[in-house]
Amino acid sequence: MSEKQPDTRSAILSIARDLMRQLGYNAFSYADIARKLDMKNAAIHYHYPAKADLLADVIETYISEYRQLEKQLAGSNLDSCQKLQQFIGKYAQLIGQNSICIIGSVASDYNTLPESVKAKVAGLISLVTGMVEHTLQEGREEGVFRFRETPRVRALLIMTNLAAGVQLARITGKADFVAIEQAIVDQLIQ
Amino acid sequence: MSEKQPDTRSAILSIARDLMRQLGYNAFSYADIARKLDMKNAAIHYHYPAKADLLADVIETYISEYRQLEKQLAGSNLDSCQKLQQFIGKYAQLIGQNSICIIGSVASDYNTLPESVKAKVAGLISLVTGMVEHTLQEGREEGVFRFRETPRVRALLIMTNLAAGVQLARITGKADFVAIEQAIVDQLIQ
DNA sequence: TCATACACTTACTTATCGGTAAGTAAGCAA
DNA sequence: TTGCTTACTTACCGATAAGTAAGTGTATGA
Repeated sequence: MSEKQPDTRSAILSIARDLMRQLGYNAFSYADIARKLDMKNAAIHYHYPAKADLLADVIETYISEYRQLEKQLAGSNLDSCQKLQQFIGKYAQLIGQNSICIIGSVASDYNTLPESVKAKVAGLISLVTGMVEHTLQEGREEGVFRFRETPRVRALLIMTNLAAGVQLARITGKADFVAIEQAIVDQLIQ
Repeated sequence: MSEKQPDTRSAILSIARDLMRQLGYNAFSYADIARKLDMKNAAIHYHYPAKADLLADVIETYISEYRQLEKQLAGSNLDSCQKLQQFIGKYAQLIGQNSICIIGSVASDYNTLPESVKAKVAGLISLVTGMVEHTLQEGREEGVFRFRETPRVRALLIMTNLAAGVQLARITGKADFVAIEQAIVDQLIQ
């Protein structure tokens, strides 16, 4: 399967990210990661001494990726609707991977997360909420979007549609998520 | 399924239900339940031989409770909006309890649930979705509700708002859930 | 009164968890 | 060549997980 890994640490991180979305924080172990890399348990501890450290890196990586996306979108000539659809597309990708989004994963496990990462989780959520909120406000000013709520509340509505949408889709099927996706955009551009 | 056992069995069930919503399936143990009842681990196994049996009973109990609510609402003289608000109210209760809804709990843990209960989970979700869908359709026919989507899609939108709404509210605070709650109704009766 | 069924406890098993200590082969820098 | 670092392995730790077998006290009904 996997040959010699040039960078074990990033391989661990990538596997941890997948496991977080497929199983959740409490349902994967260092042994799962070690097995996939054909290494020993302790090798994972070498790179991430505690499981909380690994989770922290997963969250921080998402934060920096979203910040990067934010800048990328800001520097693009996409209209607000296209920006939103780019965001929605990230969720649509999860469907085929038997995965939920990282926010839904950490939010549902929140009570059992190490205290040291809870603040980072809140930071990630506030970052993403802010991005959606900003895109909505921008779209409204451009006349592309129309909605009654404040941008923030509308952002919450959309994010909850997406986060729980991928959760439900694992059980009831992809079609439900597609319908949700469609409805989100239709409501905005009505 | 449930025999006439005195209190212990139903006490176990009640605690399991709370733990499912507060921590999720993978993050609570028989020891947690035993501790709360001041009993030994094995006493829980006496009533529920395997953890899957306990989860199955939790799900089945929710199914029968929702069926009961369905009948109760059908036999009432509440209008559709009041019926919906009764449903929303069940979610609002969770906020003060540091809990998420059972559907969000099992949906996010779905990949790690025992195979034997996955079908029951799907049944619960389809039951609840059907109830919301029916209330929406009824409300539209009565002229109380107005919406563009099919009742099923609108039901999915509302359920995802609520399920992920309580998940987020544990992190960002109660106010966000209240805003979501308000927006759901406002959108329908606009 | 006696058997028996119930609701536990005691005492265990096996497996896995996150985590640590010590050792080692390979590479690199002086 | 020596000394140090990196990236692991081997071998373990105590704790906890789900689960089981066997025994115990108590209430009940024949």
